[in-house]
Amino acid sequence: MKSEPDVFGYDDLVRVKREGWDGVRNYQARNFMRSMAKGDEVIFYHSNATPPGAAGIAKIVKTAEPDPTQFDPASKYYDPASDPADPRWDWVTLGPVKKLRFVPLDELRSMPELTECRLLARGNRLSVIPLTDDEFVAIARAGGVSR
DNA sequence: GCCAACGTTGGC
DNA sequence: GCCAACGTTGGC
Repeated sequence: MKSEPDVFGYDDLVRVKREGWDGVRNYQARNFMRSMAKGDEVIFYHSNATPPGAAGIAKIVKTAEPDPTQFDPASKYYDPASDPADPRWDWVTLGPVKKLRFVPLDELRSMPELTECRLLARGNRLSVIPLTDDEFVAIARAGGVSR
């Protein structure tokens, strides 16, 4: 799951303990969130950063439910087309697991385990991207966490 | 700041 | 249903 560290980085997640992943306004990304189970772990990736890369491991502490920002006219994520009786957008709630030794994008690209990884695919713009178990473990290990 | 990628919108 | 225009993402 990607976040811009200038807006909300892994250290922010550690500080606040849990965070609703608001603002996802892409159906594919939403559907990936809907498929997540409580306790599932994710790589917290810093996008639009210098450098970008994997910053930590987080976990799902609450499964998908409607993202309240879609109904808030003051929110930049407000979606007037979303019907409260049939909400269009969901969020999941994340909690921190373990901060990684930062694994920059360059290093991720050099890892043979990640040659097929959708995160590294050209033109990829999805903010929520599925990883295989092997991909997850490889990134975690590169960040100093083995399991 | 630039640009490629790509999802969405809206005219037809 | 097609497709051009537009907006956003995200690496560089």
